[in-house]
Amino acid sequence: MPTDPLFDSQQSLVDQKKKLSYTKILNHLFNQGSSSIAKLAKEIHTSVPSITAMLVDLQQNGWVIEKGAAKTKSGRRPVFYDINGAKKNIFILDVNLYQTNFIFVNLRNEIITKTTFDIDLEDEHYLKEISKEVDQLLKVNDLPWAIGISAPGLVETSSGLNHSHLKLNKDGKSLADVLEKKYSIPVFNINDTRASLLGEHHYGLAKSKKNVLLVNLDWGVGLGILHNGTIVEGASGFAGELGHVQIYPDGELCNCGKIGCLETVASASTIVKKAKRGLNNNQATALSNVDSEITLSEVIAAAINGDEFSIDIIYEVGRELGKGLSMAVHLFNPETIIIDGILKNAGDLIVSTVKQSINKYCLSPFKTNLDVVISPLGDDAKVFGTKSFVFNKMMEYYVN
Amino acid sequence: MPTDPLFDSQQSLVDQKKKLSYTKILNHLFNQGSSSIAKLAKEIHTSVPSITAMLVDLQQNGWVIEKGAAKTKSGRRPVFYDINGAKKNIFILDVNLYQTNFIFVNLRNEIITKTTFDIDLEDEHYLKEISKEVDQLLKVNDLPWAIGISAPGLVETSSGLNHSHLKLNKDGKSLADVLEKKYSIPVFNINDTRASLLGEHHYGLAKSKKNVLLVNLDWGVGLGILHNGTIVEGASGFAGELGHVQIYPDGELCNCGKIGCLETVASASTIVKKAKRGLNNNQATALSNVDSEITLSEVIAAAINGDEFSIDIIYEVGRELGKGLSMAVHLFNPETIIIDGILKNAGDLIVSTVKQSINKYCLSPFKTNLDVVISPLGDDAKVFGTKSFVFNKMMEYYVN
DNA sequence: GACCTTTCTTAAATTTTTCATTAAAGGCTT
DNA sequence: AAGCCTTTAATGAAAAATTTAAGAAAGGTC
Repeated sequence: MPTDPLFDSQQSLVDQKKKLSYTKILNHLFNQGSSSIAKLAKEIHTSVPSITAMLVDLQQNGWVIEKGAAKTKSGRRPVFYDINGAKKNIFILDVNLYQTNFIFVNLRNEIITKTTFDIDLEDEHYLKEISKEVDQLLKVNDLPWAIGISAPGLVETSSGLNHSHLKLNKDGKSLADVLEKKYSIPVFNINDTRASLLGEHHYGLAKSKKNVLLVNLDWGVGLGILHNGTIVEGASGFAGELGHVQIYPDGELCNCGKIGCLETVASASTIVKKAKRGLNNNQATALSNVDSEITLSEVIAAAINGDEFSIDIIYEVGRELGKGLSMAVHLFNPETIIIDGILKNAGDLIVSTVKQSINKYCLSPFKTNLDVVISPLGDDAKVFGTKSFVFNKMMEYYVN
Repeated sequence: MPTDPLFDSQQSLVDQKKKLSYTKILNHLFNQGSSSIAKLAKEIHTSVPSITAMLVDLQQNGWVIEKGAAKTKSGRRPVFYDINGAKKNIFILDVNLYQTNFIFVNLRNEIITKTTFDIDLEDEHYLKEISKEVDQLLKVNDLPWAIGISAPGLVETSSGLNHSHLKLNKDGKSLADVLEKKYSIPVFNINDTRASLLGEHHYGLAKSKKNVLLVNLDWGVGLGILHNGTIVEGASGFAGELGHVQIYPDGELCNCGKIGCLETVASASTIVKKAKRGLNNNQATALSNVDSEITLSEVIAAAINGDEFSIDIIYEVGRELGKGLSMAVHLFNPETIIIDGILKNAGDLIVSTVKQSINKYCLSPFKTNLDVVISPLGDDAKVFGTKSFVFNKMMEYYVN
């Protein structure tokens, strides 16, 4: 759909190969940052004069900009080139349970505008309200290159349909389909947890790692899986559903209809539930001083301030999560586990407990080189991950 | 180590690219079978005259043979080319718990010789005995191109060390290291379950599938994972350890030291144990007629012949396995599950129960397009899979 | 300022693609 | 059944693109 003189050539073999080389250069600059002609030539397996010629093309078309000479130990200083961040904007719909964010971001992670819209994902008029807002924003801003939708739940790869949050679909069509048709801009779907993992992979803790798990510990439990540097999607796009793995054969009934799911013992909801139950039983806790109904952040804050009752609640959730994660560790053998989602605010209280639990439930070869860490990027990971996802899809789109 | 005039060229850019094209052609012929010049040109993204010239080289060096003209609907009939199966032999050590097989196989899955050697993997002199046999076989047969070792247990990718069966290592070095040094032939390790999955992927049920699980239901429980057409190895090579995932928090003690592992309720050992226990309790079963100690194959045979007691044992194992598998299904969202290992002999008795169990424990989007099937290739899958693995490693080796 | 190291440019050498032509096969028509 | 037409495959020479290799440019060090 989006035309670009550089990529809209005839389909001769030479043109095909040149397009492939262009995308290789752009991918390299996008993912590995700025580079010199000599370095690119080595990476792309192409001669220096060819790279030079292609960089001229890319510069003329505004894809690439010169960054001046870099310092080196000896010899002539190479001129560095970088992707032109301002060349394209990507419009991101960051869909959450209780609010949806609209973000315009450019190729170099610079956020142009961010609008927050409070709306419940289960709202009857969700799609209508969102469409209105998108309409408005696309009128005011420059037309984006592509649109990315990051949403929770089971998103089917082929159709884009969300199987968990049905209000995101309309008459058997996905929100992505609707937007794509309306604005003639490519739209891509990604599950929110996977987007965060991709963000961490490109800009955060998983930068040089190839086998990583990211747990999204929120009102539910999602898992993002990085295998050999690629995100695991599964046959239909549903991979990483850790929340409904059975942990207790005779546990509580989960709202999915099954029994003893991980979500029933390890999620934000569990924490609030347990805190309320304890207060009703008049347990000794700093939380008794709170007047209104107890919220998650209050429990976490109390725990961080040393309230034993709250700490115990978080410990228990950490233990259960660790137990669930140890299954994933046995199946994937990751080198790092990143903890993300609201509960990452509990910091080391949760990390140390998860570690302990993994040590208990995993066979020893699996835990010798295993790190458990808190996501450092926070919410940005999701936005930047979605952006990277969209960029890569657009590059595929160009070469095919 | 192994020299080949076609691949031992100088390292100019043109040579590098040519080597890459050679391996692309060979890979295509190896994996997708024979092909025509026109088809190869399309696949490899290279012009017809270039492919023609390269095929001449490959033929002169014995890598490729002409297969004559193929039938087509209309137009001139294309000449087909195929990989020359006889060009290279691969020597495979198929390591099992109670016997090790030595197999010479060529590139087209033709088995040249197969020697079976009865030895316990825990035997004190395992390595010495095996070395003697390998020595003998390598003297008698033509020197192979490469060696592949398929073995059960946790095999570390970087070192080749087997963490489950320590008799396979010697003074901190792996069997692969020892052989490689001694014979100056490249040696590659692969876990047995993954080898079977690779075999099924290339020649069996997973041929056109990209997301597949293969359970090796044997004395233990192994899992092979195919993600997007590639085998999941994990950070250290330990991925797919389904046997020691906890199924029952207050179950039996497993020999790994943990409690309620899947292996304690779903494996060949469980079946024998249950059969014996039932016989001691004088349950009504056709097995009472057996004089000697009950073996696995007798229980399976009795079940197939309709013995209710034996059927119930198998059903129970199938149910537990299905429960364990449903965790893997939630994490990977596969399109097919292949059942392999000794217990596949129970046929539909086990398949139908596993299916039932998955239906019970999995969320519905995960099971709508999910097949559960018995491995059709049997033991050959492992050998052919190891061979494919070795071939691909050797091709990587040539281009780098 | 001579010398070393690495980057970058230029023109010749080489390789690869393109395109026109020939080859081969099968079906249809008369 | 011979001849014509359509379709696809393969070849070879001209054209185009890419690499190679030599040297210029740029910076640093002794």
